Amino acid sequence: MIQAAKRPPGRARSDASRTAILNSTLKLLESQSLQQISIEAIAREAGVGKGTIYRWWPSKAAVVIEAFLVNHISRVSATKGMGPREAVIHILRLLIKEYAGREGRIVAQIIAEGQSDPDVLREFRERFWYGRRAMALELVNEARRLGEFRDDIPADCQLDLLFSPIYFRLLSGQAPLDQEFADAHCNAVMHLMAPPVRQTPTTPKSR
Amino acid sequence: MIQAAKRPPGRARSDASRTAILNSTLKLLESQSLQQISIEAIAREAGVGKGTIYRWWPSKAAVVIEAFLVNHISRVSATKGMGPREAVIHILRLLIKEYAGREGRIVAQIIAEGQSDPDVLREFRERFWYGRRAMALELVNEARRLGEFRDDIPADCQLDLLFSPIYFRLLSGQAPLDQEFADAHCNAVMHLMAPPVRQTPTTPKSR
Amino acid sequence: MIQAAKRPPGRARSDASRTAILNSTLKLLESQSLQQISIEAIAREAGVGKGTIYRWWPSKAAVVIEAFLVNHISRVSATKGMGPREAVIHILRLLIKEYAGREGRIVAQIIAEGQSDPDVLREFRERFWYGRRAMALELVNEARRLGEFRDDIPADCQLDLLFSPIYFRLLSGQAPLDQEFADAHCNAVMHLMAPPVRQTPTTPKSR
Amino acid sequence: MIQAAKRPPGRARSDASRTAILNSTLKLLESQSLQQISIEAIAREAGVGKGTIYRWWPSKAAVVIEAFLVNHISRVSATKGMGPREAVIHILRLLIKEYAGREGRIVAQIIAEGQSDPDVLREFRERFWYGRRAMALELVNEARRLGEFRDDIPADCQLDLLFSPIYFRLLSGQAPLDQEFADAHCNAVMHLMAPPVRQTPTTPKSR
DNA sequence: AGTTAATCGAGACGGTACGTCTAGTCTTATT
DNA sequence: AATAAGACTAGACGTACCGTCTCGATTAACT
Repeated sequence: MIQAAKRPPGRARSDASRTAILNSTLKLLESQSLQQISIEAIAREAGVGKGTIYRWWPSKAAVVIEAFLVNHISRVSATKGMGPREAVIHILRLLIKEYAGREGRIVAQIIAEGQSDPDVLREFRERFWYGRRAMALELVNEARRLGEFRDDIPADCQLDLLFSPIYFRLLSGQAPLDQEFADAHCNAVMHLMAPPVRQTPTTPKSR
Repeated sequence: MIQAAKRPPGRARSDASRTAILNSTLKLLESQSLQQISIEAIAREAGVGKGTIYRWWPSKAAVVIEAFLVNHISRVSATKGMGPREAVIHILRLLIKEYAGREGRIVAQIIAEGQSDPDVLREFRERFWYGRRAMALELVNEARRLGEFRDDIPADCQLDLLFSPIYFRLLSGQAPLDQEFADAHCNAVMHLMAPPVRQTPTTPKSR
Repeated sequence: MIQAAKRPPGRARSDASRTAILNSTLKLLESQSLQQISIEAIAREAGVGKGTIYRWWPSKAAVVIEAFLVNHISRVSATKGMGPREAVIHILRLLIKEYAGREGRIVAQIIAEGQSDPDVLREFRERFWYGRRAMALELVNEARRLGEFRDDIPADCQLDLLFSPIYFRLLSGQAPLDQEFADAHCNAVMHLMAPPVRQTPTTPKSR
Repeated sequence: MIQAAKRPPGRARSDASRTAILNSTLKLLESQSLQQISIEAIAREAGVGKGTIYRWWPSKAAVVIEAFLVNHISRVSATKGMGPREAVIHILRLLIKEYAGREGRIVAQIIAEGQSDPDVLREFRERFWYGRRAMALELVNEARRLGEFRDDIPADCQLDLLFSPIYFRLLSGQAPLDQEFADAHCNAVMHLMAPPVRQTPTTPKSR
């Protein structure tokens, strides 16, 4: 007979506390950077003992990652019915819009925190980027199969070129992640990703 | 006779202290992140009063920026004699190599710190990025004039596509800034930036 | 018919737990002060839930008092066959020897704890001192009746003088409770307690 | 030439803080025990950073000792003009009265704290008891020289017998340090310390 | 045999204080 | 004036316990 997972002894974890901590963290992030926030402040805001935070998360960044992911579920939304080219464009535009606001600030804070704590960066990669990247990669591969994207460069590089400029804007503060940027960037990558014109057999391509 | 600018009264600024502060900062950065470093630690290491640091720099990030720039002068090196296309490749490879080491860690720390202090980001842009970007932009424009780079997308976007993936690797920890990446990235952007083959009017484009 | 005390329903108190708690407490007291010991540590050491301690004792000092008394029963031993004077000496020497070791440390800890918790002091008086004092008082009174002790000062004061110096050494750390002290103290009080030399009936006692 | 003690560099210690800390400590001690008081509470009450307390005192007990001693100077008062016997009585009565109030509570707290921190006890002995004991010992010796106190027992023991009962009452809570006790105790020790009547039938004792 | 009720272990909970560290400011004597 | 030194208030760090609570599991007596 199949043994059901037994609950460990002792009082069960309080879901109310967990939720309060995550919510308070997001609330505090609206007005300050992750670095400025203290665990004490989170505990105070959530009406929770500090120990409860330390018991379940290794760092405040881990709390933020979880808070971010919880509020992020199923935002990626549907791209069905679109061709892969359109789907990629759709995703890029969505990401730019998303990163222009609160979510972008949070992602930036997490990456920043990750520069002095490798665990943070690793966890964020595993819990956020891996899935997204895999999904995007699939679209790119599909587009290559259909001849919508050129396939004379590795798909990996294509992915980097599609998404990196968005992260650079997010983090460098060079220029805003606005509509204008979305248009320019999408237009540019669509031109670039398009397969080069088929050469007539008579004109050999130079280089 | 022309009056030389009069030195203000009082003891002059100690250059020994300034140098000691900048050097100690770089030394500390070798073993810890900018966030972990405290101004007290810098003062201690430099044998300097805390007040001396606060008097001349607004934040530890500002110290790091200055320390970084001082040790960075004229590293960019020569590209003369190269065509703009080669020059761009050269610069990309150089940057990747540079960012793979200590310099990259420092740049990453500064960007991270900038996520919670806009002044830091602004100062880094103005004192580091603007000049480099202008130089790179010139090369790109030259390449476009010579037909080595396509000109159907804005030069700005081209710049972003050339450099952003490097920064993404630097900051995301997805993958290392190694030789393999340098090859792949340079190869990819060269393919992408090359002008599309001229269509002969008689051959209609497929798809 | 007389109704026997009815046991209330529900699971009976675990004597194994009670014993484990008392023993663990004594064990911990061997290496640290009562103040340093935490209830958590006692529970951990005894393999017992914290609640079980709180259910049966109001404070850790109460646990210590009980642990001390349990291990103390019938140590006072026999003085039968001795005259009251010898019995008093015997008791003093015994007490000094006892307080020189583990027992002394524990008594000192309890008194110390009692300085910030009157209940502790009260309980210790009632459960430990009252009985001992009554017994000692009886001996003193017997000694007075037999003319072995002077009776020109109250018996109470005599008791204080007999025992206080021992407690002062125990608590003040001025000097150790060693054999030398035992000899000196016993000798001194025997001299002092002895009735003053009988005056010849013709000379009326002055003062 | 005699070299004056050079002040070390840096900002001088703030006497205002020192005073505030000592006063706040005494104030807090009026309503709670030393054990209940936290260093945080002292700092809060004194409007002082915690570090300032830790910088100058090793423990809260050390603060209390200093606060106690500062407020204690020259309380011992004059016994000049009295014979040693009267002086001893005077001191005993004074001590009982003193220990019946706030001072007594503080001394008790310090002794209690000392049971788990030998340094505390040692410091209290050195800074408080040694001087007092030396002074009292001198009086006793003088009394012995003058024949007011018996000299058939060691002076040390006499001292113990004079003072220990006061400390026992202070710490045991057996009975209060009231006027009645003062009378009884002083009367008793005066009887006991008086030299025993000379038993040569021919020489009547002259006081 | 089933019900009821108090016990037990475990351990999570909101709090408080610990002793350390740093922030950024201020004071002091020196240069 | 600027400097090195270092004290100052303020407050966060991560840990340890406090005393309370909530669990599921035992353990007796009482139906």
